Amino acid sequence: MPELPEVETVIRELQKEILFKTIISYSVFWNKTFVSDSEHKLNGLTINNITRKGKYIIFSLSQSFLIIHLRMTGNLLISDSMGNKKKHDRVIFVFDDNSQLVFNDIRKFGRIYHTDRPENILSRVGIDALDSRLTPNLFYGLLHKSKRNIKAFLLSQEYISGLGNIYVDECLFRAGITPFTISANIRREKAHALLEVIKEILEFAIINMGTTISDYRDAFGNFGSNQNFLKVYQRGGLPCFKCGAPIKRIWYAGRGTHYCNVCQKTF
DNA sequence: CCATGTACCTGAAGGC
DNA sequence: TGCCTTCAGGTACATG
Repeated sequence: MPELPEVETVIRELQKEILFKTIISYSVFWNKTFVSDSEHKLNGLTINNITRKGKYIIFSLSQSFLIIHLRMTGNLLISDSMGNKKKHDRVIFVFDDNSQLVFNDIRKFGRIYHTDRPENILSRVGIDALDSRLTPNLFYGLLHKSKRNIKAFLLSQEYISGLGNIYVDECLFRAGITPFTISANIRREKAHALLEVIKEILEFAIINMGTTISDYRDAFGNFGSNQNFLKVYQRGGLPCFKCGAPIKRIWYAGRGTHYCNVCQKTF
């Protein structure tokens, strides 16, 4: 579910709502969701900063860190009342002003790590797709380190992080590149253009508060609206917006994959 | 190194 | 209604 724009939307809201609050208690309703290797007790710690790398949300606490991954169906929801546990609530944090942060996750794939060493998790994650340090030259260099197809390259979080299945298909469509193109075969100009497309599409999706296909909600429980602007994702069989040919939907790189075999070229 | 399959989970949707 | 299959925004791990 949530990819970079959805995670960014959530952390911007959390920054406004829960920064500098202190955790006074928390409850775990599904043990696999909450993993701790920290020396510190969570109760009594204050949230001093909220950032993200790719799809990982990072709470810097007065001591230790919480690293949160929403995976497919996780939602972080701010709740100002002492509401009771709802269906699929996996972890609830209670703050010193009695407000709460609820981690609700239908499929139980999401994870919250309490750790003193966030680098153990984050060092394997590549540079964030919207990081200003991700220059065209750096992107070109990363592409040429890999012989994978470009769809798998972008889905893998180890080169650049933040893109998932929806935005990979959208970016490759806009850039006119088939998912089958080998990363290292993309020439410099095309690579620069692809990076520009990636940044544009992600930034536009953030303006739209993310894409809600089924389960994604922001921290206030609201839908995003970027699903109204998708050009290929979930449009299998429908006419391409550029050329009218039917959009292909196949299984590729382990995921449902949408593309136009007229507008998108293999390099 | 790369591609593919499976596991982790629940629920919605479609076929019969 | 109900039963079965397929699919879903992600990632880790095993196997060729």
